[in-house]
Amino acid sequence: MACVDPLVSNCYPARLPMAQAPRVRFAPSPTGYLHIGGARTALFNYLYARRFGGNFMLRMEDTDQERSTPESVQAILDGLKWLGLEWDEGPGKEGKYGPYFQTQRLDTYRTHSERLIAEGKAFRCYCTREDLEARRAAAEKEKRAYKYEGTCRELKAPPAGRRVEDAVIRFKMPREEGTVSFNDKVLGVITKPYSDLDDWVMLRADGIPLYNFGCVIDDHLMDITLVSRGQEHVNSTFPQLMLYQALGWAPPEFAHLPLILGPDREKLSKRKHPEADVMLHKRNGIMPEALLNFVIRLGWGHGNDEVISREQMLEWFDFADVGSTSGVWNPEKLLWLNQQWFKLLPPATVAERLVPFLEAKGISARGDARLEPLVLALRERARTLEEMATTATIYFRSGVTLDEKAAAKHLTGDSLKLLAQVREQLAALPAWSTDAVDAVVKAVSEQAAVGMGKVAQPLRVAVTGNTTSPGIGETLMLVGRDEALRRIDSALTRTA
RNA sequence: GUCCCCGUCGUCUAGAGGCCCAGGACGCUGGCCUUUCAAGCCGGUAACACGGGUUCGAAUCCCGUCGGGGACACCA
Repeated sequence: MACVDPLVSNCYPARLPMAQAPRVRFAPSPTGYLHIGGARTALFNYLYARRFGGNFMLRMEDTDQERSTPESVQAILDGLKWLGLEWDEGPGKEGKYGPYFQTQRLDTYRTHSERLIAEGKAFRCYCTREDLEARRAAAEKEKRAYKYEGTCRELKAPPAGRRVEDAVIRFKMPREEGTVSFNDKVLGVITKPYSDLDDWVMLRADGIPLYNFGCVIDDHLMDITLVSRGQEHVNSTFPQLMLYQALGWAPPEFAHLPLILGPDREKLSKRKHPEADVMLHKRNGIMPEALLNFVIRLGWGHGNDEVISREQMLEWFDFADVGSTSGVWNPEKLLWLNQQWFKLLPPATVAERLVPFLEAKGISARGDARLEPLVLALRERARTLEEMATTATIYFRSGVTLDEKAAAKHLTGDSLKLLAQVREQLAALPAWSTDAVDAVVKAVSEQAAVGMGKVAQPLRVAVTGNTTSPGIGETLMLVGRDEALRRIDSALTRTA
């Protein structure tokens, strides 16, 4: 879409983009685990590309020498894969736009920066970090915003004692009056006067680009048609736009996504907010369907729809429906969604995902025929796989620990007599099934002329150790005949 | 401090001038169901930040105030 205000000059995109398949990218910096905000950015880009028949690319912005690590690259790749956000091009999927690691593209950056210097649109700056730091501190002291003064702007040769190799390269911001604008797909037209911008550093002395530079060069060379990233980047798009202009390149479209906030209303950060870690949720037993569902609702909506499948996301998503207000992380809703997905996914799928959680508790249940019925019984009362595994524990171990309070309430006097009767009829059952067990409970309570609870609760406590479990017939089925009878016997003898 | 963005129930949101004395969802809560716990179903609680305009009419448009967040690096 062209800028809505014809009076705004220098506004991008200057003309309607051609009808072409979108090329979008997710460009994280590998300085830690996959961040939940990054995951959402990846999701939006992924959905957009898929929905409109485009291409979703992954690029590693590993130019922070101090913090980038191979482990982080792997962590991000793993996180995206776990979420099912497969990229069409990028690490592991080489294409004609590679390499996809910025540190492997240094020659490209050098070439373009040299060209800009030759054209008088960039210059070498010999100021030392210490110098700059002191100037910045001074500005701060006087409570004014620091802007690079232009010290080396017109230098033709290095000053005494400095060498060309020591210089960083700065972008030469136009000195005349003017403004840059762009029409953001979610925010609308945003404008900034030149006077707010300064001669920013594009390239370090060692040839490693800074964000604003590497990003623009790559996005253009990789034919990116739309850049979607977090709102923390809106201010950096102005210097980037100036670069596109200096290079004579048409900028892509932009869509800046609302931020995800922590409980303290501040941007979700790795430092302060553990929930920012995508894989933490995996470890906690949240499923990717639920996490994606939760995260897409932060900033995007489709009428009153809450539980949304990937197919529906693919059918409905568009940046036009992305809101512009930041959203607060709501763990309760995530948990609710996870349970909704327990009930939507095939039991076999949930069972498969439950296995590792059981294994972590020393239970190897792979291939166990009770897994699916177990999921069916437990999905109504668990919100995470971890929680499900914890309650599933009693169906796999032999014997059970009786909860003191439960036993004191349900395993005494008359209750024990009823339990003995139940035990007898249970043992005589020709076939062990949910219905048969339920029938026994019903028969015993009718014979004794008491409510079913009088019979079911003691039995439940004897078999599970506690007062809560799925339906009594279901519970005994899951425990199994022999084990159930053993537990009842041990409850019976306990107080005898 | 400067610049940028934002401002509907506690939270996520629907809402593109009359359909809204504002709808849905999570949470909380009352009830039903019931052998327990859940789940489910029915009901309740609770919001257009404030002040000015524009208009026959504003949650929706404009201005201001206040509030929140973000950015101000040889991080990304």
